[in-house]
Amino acid sequence: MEGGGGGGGGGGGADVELVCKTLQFEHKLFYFDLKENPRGRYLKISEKTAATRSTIIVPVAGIVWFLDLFNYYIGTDERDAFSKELKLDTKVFYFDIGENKRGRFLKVSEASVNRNRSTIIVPAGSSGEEGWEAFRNVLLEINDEASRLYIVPNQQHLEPPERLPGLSDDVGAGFISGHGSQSASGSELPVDRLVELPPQDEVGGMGMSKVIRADQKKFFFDLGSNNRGHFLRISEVAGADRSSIILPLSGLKQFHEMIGHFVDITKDRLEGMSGPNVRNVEPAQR
DNA sequence: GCGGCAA
Repeated sequence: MEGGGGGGGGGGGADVELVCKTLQFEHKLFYFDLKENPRGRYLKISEKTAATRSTIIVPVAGIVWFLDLFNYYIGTDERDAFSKELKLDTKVFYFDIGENKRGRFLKVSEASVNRNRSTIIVPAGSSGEEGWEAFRNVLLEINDEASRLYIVPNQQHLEPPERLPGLSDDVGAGFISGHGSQSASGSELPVDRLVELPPQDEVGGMGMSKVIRADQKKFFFDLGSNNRGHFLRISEVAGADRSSIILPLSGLKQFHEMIGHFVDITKDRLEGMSGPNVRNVEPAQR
């Protein structure tokens, strides 16, 4: 039970709930819990009926993809709607439309290496696709609130860093068409313009710009987000030249560890050779 | 008063 309790006794334990929402539709109750643990943030979506409960875990960077895909199924005529698969990290999410005597539904199932496949089923609703729209709207709210969580309380009025064109394609995973048979005329997935998405590039609103210097260079660190998720941009500025790398936050920890590795193996060079074989010797008297 | 999925 997710309820609102606080933390918890049972399994899983230390994860912090950042945003909790529920959606009741027909006789199902969907729980949306944006949670955080040392490995990062994720959205847990549970479907609960009287008899069953089923949960999928979506990495934060996947929320916008879920938004796009729900919009795709909302906006695509039934006979043109393909099944889709969305790859995120090590997981694959499968989106399929189904229909039975109860009506149409969208089946979203998660396949990950360790766990068994788990599935939630979102009814389209009786008069159109209002179930999917309601679900989509909750995702929108969560995505919105999730991006606000990066704002620090006492924002200083920092100079926004210069904007860089064309960041958006560099971040995030892609999804590919699933097992649809005919690959129709270029009308694949109009992912990027299905709905009013949050600003393409919110860099600068975050109040978290940092700068370091090394030799003659400056490096700017800026958090940003676009429709693919959150990222850290590291820009090197030397004279009039600037270049950047865009690092999805999902890779930040690895990046940190990698830097740490090189700090370790180059430490001796920086601090003067020392170690088991070479030791520092007091400077000769002079 | 639902009920799908998929093991």
